[in-house]
Amino acid sequence: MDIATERDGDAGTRRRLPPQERREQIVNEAVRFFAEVGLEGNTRQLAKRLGVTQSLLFKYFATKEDLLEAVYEKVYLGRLSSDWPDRLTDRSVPLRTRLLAFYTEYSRLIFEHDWMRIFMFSGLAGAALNHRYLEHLGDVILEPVLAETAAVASGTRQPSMEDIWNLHGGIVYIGIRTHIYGLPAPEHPEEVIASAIDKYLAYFGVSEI
Amino acid sequence: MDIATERDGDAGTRRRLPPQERREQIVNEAVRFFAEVGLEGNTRQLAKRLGVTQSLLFKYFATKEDLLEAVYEKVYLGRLSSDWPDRLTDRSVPLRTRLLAFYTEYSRLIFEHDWMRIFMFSGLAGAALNHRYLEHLGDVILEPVLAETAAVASGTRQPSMEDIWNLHGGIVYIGIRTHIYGLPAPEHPEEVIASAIDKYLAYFGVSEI
DNA sequence: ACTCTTGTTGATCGGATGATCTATAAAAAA
DNA sequence: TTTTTTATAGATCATCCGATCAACAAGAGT
Repeated sequence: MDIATERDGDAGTRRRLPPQERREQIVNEAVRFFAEVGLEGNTRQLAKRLGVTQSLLFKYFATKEDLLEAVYEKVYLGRLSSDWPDRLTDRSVPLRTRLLAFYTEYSRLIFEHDWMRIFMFSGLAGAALNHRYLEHLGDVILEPVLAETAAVASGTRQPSMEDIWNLHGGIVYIGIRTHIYGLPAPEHPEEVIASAIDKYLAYFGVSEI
Repeated sequence: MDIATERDGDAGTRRRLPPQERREQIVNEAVRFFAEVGLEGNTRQLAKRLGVTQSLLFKYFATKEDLLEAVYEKVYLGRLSSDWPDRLTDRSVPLRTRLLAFYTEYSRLIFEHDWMRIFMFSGLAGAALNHRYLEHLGDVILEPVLAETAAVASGTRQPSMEDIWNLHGGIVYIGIRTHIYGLPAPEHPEEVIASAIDKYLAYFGVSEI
């Protein structure tokens, strides 16, 4: 066999990293890797990207499933855990402003290649974290939006949860189009989002200052 | 209903089918199979579902990739090839009626477990057919909808392609929610769709009879 | 310099997977 | 019936994949 098979870059030197650092390095690359090739991507290829042997991965994660759990955690965490519930229900601010703030901020967080794809991959695989995320989203975002809209809705029409899902889906679909289907992204997502929100608010007769 | 799929059951009997019939049987089951487990599902498991040996699959399809192509074709074909462009541009009918007709019919076609999942799987895999489908959708559906809306839009606001994508995405997202994420389906999708269309039309000042 | 800890490698195992090949038997043709 | 055709089964190959393990070496402490 070939002895001096140098891999990309690292020139065969055996760099010894502190466990925590190495673990983080592995997870970071794993996120990118699995987002690209899918959750069935193999560990040898991932190890090659890291410039490390495949067996090393199993020193940090007992099984591939464990590694995927770490990937989920890394990707899912912090994406929905801020102060949005409070800000969304702060009635000293016009609802339009609140929605606009939330969705521009949220879209900046989720309209991202790795997140979008891992979310979709794990959703298709029926991952538990996926369901938990969506439940959480319903509780801390969509339900409040429904209540806030109902509070300021004029006219006969009252919003239902389906209307909120429609607003949400229409916006999220921008990310799906670009990162899952690989279609060109809109030039100004903020404007598209604003338009979606205005359409939504107008339909329920919300006209604020 | 579907008792035709007998798993492992009759191992002794060797049923000899006409090639065309057997091929169709394989593709049909392959659609269900790959929609469930993903495109990386293995041929042995599929063969077991069919009550057939794995080697038989390779008499009908030279490679697994060929089988997947057949699955794509089966799933994609006929889902967008009717007379919709004509009906969508028939100005003797109110635009609302046209949009309602299209999306209720279209949603009945695509809000289906196998289609939704295979479309998503193939999209993530970057399948060529997926891109072609979306391009075709843009040409024969979304573009006409944009033109038709622009024709009847009153007021200063004029629709852009992004607005059409937003309408479309909001509706398609219903199917994504239910079949990809496994969330409960809305009880009356037609009403949700109608609401989305009304919201869309109202925003561009379209008020017909 | 020397020892000790442990991060890292390389070789390997058991099983799974796509694909191939040959023998068999079911249906059609004679 | 007998013969012919070919759909199907069964065994097998080459490779890949997750996971294990003994041996090596980089860095810290002395």
